[in-house]
Amino acid sequence: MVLQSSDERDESRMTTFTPDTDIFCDEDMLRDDYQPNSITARETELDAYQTALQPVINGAQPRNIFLYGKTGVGKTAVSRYLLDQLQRDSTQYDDVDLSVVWLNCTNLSSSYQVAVNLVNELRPADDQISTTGYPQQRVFDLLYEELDAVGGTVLLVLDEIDHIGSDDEILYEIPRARSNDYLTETKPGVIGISNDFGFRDDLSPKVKDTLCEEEIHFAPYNAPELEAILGRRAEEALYDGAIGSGVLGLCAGIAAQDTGSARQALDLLYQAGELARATDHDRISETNVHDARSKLERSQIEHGMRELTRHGHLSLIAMLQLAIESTGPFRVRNIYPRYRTIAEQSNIDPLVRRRMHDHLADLAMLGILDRTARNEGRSGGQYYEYSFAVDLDLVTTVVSDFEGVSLPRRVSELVHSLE
DNA sequence: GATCCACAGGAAATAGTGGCTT
DNA sequence: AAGCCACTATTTCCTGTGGATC
Repeated sequence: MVLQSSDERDESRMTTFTPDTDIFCDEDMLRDDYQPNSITARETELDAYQTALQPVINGAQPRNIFLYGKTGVGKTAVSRYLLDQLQRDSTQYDDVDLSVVWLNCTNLSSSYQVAVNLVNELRPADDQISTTGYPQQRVFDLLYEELDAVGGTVLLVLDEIDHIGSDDEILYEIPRARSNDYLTETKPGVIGISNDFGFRDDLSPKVKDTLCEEEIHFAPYNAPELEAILGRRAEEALYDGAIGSGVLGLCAGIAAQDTGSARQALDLLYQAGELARATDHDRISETNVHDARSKLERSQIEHGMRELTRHGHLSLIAMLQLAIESTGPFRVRNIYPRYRTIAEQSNIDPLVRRRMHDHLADLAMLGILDRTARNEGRSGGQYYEYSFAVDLDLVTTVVSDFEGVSLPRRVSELVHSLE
């Protein structure tokens, strides 16, 4: 870590055309996929986790473990850290043969798909099976076959397992595969990682019994913990002196208040650093952090809008058109006809009102629209009112990139005026 | 207190896609 | 080629609801 005095640098800046500002020495350390080699502020969880994994070292049938906690509270990081350790330790014992299989279930909505992906995870890349077509039991059979071929103890880490929803068949099957004689060579263990506490209650009773032998809860980080984590990372990621006073505390404070997620805190610091660099400062200021925050919020919303389906886009444009013409809020009764018109002009078959309203509800859930329930009683009935929760200009900019839809006149006028 | 508005949103049926099996 | 299988997005049908009005 080399530190230039800021005076020296100011001088050099005056004499060169491209002033070189140094904020990051290794910015990768602030990315959320970076795997730290030590864990900060998760001692209790580590202890509990370690105890739960003890049977593996003893060569016994592993316990099933469930981790709960919001995103960015260290579930995955702790798991990686501990399982690496465990694998290293297990090589010391001849009779312990440990394999770990990771599967992120983010885009998997059923047990069937989890099973298929596990099989593919275990198979070589040139011998994958397709994600549809087989009967369910067939896929389970394939899975047992692959598992048994591995032998020893196999820990299946199912990250984001709550995405499979209520279809928890596979969580029931795997733990008992051995007692049902589907497996003879392999002792399987399931480690489920979930963002959603509610997932536990949605599990069918038979799964609860077997799977929830060990439950470890990860609480959101509080501000001091986040600051400790940031401090440790920043030490290596940023140059000394690149952090203005109060910056770490501010990042930690914002993140603690909002989500309690280390990821958010790290993102904030990283973005703030980028902003400082972009404005040729060699020190991150609190203003940078505040700006980073709104920038992150914007880009998250923007991403949400871009990822919508075609009809989501059409619904968004319909809302935008109304919002340009008059001040809201608007109800489905107003939005739907606009939506129909825009769809027809774009040569897309419009959806029925019922379905289109689902898309509006999606928009509200993503934080793009605000939704308020209204009830006007006998004469008016009850309905929802929608209005934009975000800047119209931002929406307009994003909307102008949509392909295959023709924008209403007022909307495209606004697009041009922004350019 | 009964009525009734205007809609929300659940549930089941249907369409359509991609892929396996025989 | 015909019959399955899983899955997603949608349509169709319908029941439920809170509160102003009768």
